[in-house]
Amino acid sequence: MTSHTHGRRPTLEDVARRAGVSKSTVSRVINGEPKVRAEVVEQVRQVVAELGYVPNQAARQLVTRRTGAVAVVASQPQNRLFLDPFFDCLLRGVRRELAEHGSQAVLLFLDDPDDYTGVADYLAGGHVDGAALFSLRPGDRLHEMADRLDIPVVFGGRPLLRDGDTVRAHAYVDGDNRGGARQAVQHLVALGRTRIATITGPYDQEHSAAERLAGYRDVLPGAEPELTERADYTEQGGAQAMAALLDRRPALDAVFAASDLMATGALRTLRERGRRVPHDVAVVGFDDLTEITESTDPPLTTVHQDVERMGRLMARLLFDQDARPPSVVVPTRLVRRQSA
Amino acid sequence: MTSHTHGRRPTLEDVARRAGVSKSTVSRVINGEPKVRAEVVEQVRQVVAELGYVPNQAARQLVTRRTGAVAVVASQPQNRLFLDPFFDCLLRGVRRELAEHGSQAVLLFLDDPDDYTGVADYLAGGHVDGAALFSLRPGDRLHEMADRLDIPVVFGGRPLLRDGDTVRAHAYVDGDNRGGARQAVQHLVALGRTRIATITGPYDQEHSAAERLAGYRDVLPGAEPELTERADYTEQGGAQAMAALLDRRPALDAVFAASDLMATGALRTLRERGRRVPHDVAVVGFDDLTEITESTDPPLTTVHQDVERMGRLMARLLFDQDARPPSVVVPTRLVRRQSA
DNA sequence: GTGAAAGCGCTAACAG
DNA sequence: CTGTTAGCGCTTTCAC
Repeated sequence: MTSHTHGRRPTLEDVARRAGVSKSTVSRVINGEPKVRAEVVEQVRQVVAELGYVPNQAARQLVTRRTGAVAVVASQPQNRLFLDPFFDCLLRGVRRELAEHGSQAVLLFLDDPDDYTGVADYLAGGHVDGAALFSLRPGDRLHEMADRLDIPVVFGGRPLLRDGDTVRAHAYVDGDNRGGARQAVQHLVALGRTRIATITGPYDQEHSAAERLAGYRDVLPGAEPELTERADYTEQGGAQAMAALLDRRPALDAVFAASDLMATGALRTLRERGRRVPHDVAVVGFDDLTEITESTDPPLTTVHQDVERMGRLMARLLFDQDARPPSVVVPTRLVRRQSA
Repeated sequence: MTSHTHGRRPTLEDVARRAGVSKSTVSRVINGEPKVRAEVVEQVRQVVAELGYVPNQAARQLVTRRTGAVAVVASQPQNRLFLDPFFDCLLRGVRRELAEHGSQAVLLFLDDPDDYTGVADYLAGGHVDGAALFSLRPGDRLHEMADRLDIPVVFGGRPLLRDGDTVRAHAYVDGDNRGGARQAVQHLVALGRTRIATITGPYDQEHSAAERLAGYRDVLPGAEPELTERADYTEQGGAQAMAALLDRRPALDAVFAASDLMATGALRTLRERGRRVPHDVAVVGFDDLTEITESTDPPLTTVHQDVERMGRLMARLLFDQDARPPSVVVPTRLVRRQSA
């Protein structure tokens, strides 16, 4: 049973008085500094428990300039966000790394433009030691916001800067989109395929989509433009793109879809049109979201990214901003299943 | 272009000196107090902008005892959480209300038991002015945690306390589960149905499930036990329960499913077994998740809850803990579509 | 090892 | 209307 019914929360001083020592000593015990006599430590601990003392973070922050919290900001409607296993996994990585570092992750949403001010003020207000930003919507003002912050910041996914953008370059962690795409296409080539199509993401809006297309072109510099079809990273979009591709080039024998979701859509169209996979058309995806890739028919060959690791790296960059390189690109590897 | 290259962030005092006024005056301007000469306000604002001054929250908190932030804690794996449109909508309500009150919502996850300490420390550490807790997993220690906090706390959904639980009763906001169930069943009765079954949620684990079952029994005190089948709030579970019910009582002519998801499953089973809805069997759900209810075949008659309003109420209770009643039950209403 | 004293940056009476 | 004076609760030199 905890005591002290007089509303006031106990302070360091209360503990000190009751334990018959100075505030400094109590502070030392609280912070686990080694140079305190064991018996004093015991004594203080006892009083702390008795009084139910909890340090006032504001006071502590004021002098240490550390909050013990890090913000994760996502600029997407909350409801659609977690449907994305990619983000889910990334977030888990960030959280795990932060926890090991003794920091708590707090998530902020930037659903609609009205949220902007609140979030910006929160981040600038010294509530957190750093911020991991996920710029998932082309129009968000996350980079602009990051610019004004004087805490460490790191982006998940490389920002797509437009010409004329004046924001400074921020640290980021990203997968090796271009290299991964190359691996995928090279695999298709190695399989002996000669008419290799690609279904791309929205490459004018997302850096990853642009890079994955670049990787395709690296391997197939002379590919016909008719073998490239742009979609939007969704399954539905993938299905439509596949249909368009088939209409234009019925003889194609392979397709590299720039995301697993689009690959799933492509698989559906191929099935509907009676093409056998991989016999008639080989299919490779990107992301390796196991929820998806292992349940497609046939199981999807795809480019794997170590997403949790990417999340952990983001957190680490926050604590070590002087690290160079300030940004990191995480390698990918091809996971071969049955579709190619 | 901002000046002062010497690392230190500008303080109130810097602004005061440069503007030729006292700290108090600057403070007044910052906090928008009315009694300052307009020309001084202008002058101070200018210097604030010049210096890029941002108030130090820790210092402010230390004296005002207010952080401007409220935590929303969810004890469920993050990935499954947002699949639930119910939570999504509730969270939106909480956030909107908080925003109007000048507070920022920060989301904390309690995925696995390891997270417990971090979250508890964060909440107890004075980082937030209050906490909205969603106890979604029977085994979580959210109530125990709430007990130790000295900030206002409110639960989303009424806690199911077990006999012998010693935690004190916390404020909560919940829908009128029992009343809503009654409305649903009464509607079925009014339709002239005489063999009305129910598919329940996990009533030993969730308060809402127990209440919805109670509502069914209120209207049909003499219902045969064979007309009640327990499921788990999922679509799959609803489908199986419907099958079991049909096997036992092929002549049933109506079913009240305690969630829209389960109702959807029931609809599927009914269709597979050749029963026409609502002609042969009338179906009523619960929740009115429009994503679901408007796309079922036929569109689902269900019990509507104003979920966003519930979220807003939660936030309001946080700021007004002396409000009585300390907890509130939000009314429901039947939305009639085609299934009953 | 331990204590005393000096702030961290801000707000809140209280005078003027 | 504005300035002065005290702290808020904690950490951190610096002596002892």
